[in-house]
Amino acid sequence: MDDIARLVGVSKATVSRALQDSPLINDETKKRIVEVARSNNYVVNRSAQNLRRRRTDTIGLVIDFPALPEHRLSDPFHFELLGNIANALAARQQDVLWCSPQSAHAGGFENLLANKGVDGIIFIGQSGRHDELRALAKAGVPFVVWGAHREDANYCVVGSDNLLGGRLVAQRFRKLKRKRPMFLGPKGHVEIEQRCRGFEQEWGSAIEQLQVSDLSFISSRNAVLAWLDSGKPLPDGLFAASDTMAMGALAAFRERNIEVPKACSVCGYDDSPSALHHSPALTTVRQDTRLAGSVLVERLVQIIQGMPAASVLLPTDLIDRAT
Amino acid sequence: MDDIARLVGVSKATVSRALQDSPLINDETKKRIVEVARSNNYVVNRSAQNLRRRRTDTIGLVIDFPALPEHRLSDPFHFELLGNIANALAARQQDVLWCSPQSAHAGGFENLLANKGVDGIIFIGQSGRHDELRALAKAGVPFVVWGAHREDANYCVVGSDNLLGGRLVAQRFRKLKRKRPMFLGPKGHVEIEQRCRGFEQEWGSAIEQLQVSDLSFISSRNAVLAWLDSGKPLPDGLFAASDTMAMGALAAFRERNIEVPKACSVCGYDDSPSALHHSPALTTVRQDTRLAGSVLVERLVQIIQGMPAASVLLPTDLIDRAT
DNA sequence: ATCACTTTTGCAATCGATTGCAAAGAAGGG
DNA sequence: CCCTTCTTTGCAATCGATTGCAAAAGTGAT
Repeated sequence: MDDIARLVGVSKATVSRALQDSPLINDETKKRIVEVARSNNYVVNRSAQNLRRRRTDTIGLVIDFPALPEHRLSDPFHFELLGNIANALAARQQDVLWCSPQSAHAGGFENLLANKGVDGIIFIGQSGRHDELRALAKAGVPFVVWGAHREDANYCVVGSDNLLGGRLVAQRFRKLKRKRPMFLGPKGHVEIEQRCRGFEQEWGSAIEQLQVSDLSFISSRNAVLAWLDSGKPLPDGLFAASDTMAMGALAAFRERNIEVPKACSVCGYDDSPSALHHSPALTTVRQDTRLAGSVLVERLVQIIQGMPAASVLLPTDLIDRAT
Repeated sequence: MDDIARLVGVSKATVSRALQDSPLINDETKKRIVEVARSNNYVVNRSAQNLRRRRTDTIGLVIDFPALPEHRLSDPFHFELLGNIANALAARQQDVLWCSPQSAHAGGFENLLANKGVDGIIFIGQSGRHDELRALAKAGVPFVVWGAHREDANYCVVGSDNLLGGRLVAQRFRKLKRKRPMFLGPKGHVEIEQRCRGFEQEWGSAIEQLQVSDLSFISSRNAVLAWLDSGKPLPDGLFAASDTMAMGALAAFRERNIEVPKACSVCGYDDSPSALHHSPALTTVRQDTRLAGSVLVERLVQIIQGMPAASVLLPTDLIDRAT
């Protein structure tokens, strides 16, 4: 910047202002400076700028992506969500710093901001971290969470209406005259438990649950196979916690020649692209990842600017397809 | 840092060195400093550190993720690759700054480094940007590319052996006594063209090509349907440029009651998770995204450190499944 | 020509670390 | 006890911008 200043014959301060398009600088001068800067292909040094401004225009995205086969990223839903968040941020000229929770967590999330130099954080999923997040919020760290709403959240969470999603499925099953519904999903994910709860609320009673160990296709398939082979009574409606799991269940049904949807209706969750492409096309509960991404970003920006931001419950729809 | 220094009763320089675990500092002192720093939960300011060190320990990842339905990200392969790159970088304590090409490209990629403050760049796919990349390399910007190898690349590209992949498929089709193979894929992607070329090399002659407009499931399905309905002769072996496209083709075949693999063998590319889960399980050419991620990162680190790094051709395997 | 404003520009401090070099302190040898 | 050598520590410059405040230049009215 000093060089540019010398070249144009003004001070560094003037160059800095000109490049920021400050109204303080004469248009004539400004034009000259910008021109010289460009032709010498000069760009401001981000590190210096960040230091001085005490702001990085970068937000951190914390999402699990362990090496495990069942990691979250491998679920198309999170993938879509991620892409949409990145888009929403790009539209605001913000960059995305992708932090693995492992690395991010070194020294606790409260240090993430300073550590990584980000202005705010988006957490994908709060499972198992709720208390930490509460503390973070208390410490004044700007962040938003994609996940389930809870009474005791003192932070902004954006999530789709899992209770409603579950209810919609129950309504559909009732309309289809299903008598023995079953829920397929793992324990320990608040979002997922809410889906089940929503179903039960609408259904009017507790329903059978088939537990799986993780979110993967294969675990679901295996769990369903085990159930079928155990001789336990067949459900006539299966509500899976995600599309991936629904597809695992469908694979198991196929292997045991159980007709879908005749013998058993199957409903997934997420409306991931593969749900549409699957054969038979999967009936599912849609979550709008596009909207989710933009709402998350919008809220986070608000919070960074010191404004309060309320949590948001995004609507869900039942997408009726072949299963 | 000044505060910590005062608290411990040493100079700022000593604190800085202690926190970097410099051998210059007495162990005793070091321990004391680290302790005080932690208990006051101090963390170094990244921006300042970056400025002074002239290095950010952050690399930029440039990948298209437009809002279009056919965007790359929506292909599970890129998704997997991304996750694995992120993992490999996390293992080296490096962060990932995710740049949309749109934002990254403002002012040309040559400015990306300074602009975003990254030490190096990983480009996913070089299609249509080859010349720009050549210029970048000439300008001395440290980067690696995931993509196709070309004679005229003056930069490091890591990619799997698309020619070999194509060859493997041709060998298989020959063993299956197929007579009329067809290639399904879009124009304009060097990687994809190489797959086709590899096939033809092994096959010994040019083969029929069904062009699709993009990488999506739906375009492939539609293209195949159109072909089938046009009354043109049916191929007895279909080699699709990706698993997603193969699955589109399978959907079309199913709709027209064409038996797979009896009437027509189908082979995909990538070995994405869905290929295994698909019914019928998809025969495909496997690309090892895990390996890819770590090799990309390793090369980039080398380049950043000023060492030369040769391009790498990763092996591919044919995974024989039901189609 | 003077004065009161307004518009432009520049000075210099500041953001928060890192690091070359010099100096202080400790240890060992004669 | 002095001198050399090695280990620790501190001083102060530096990385490359941004910005409050003061000064200079320009404008117009009297």
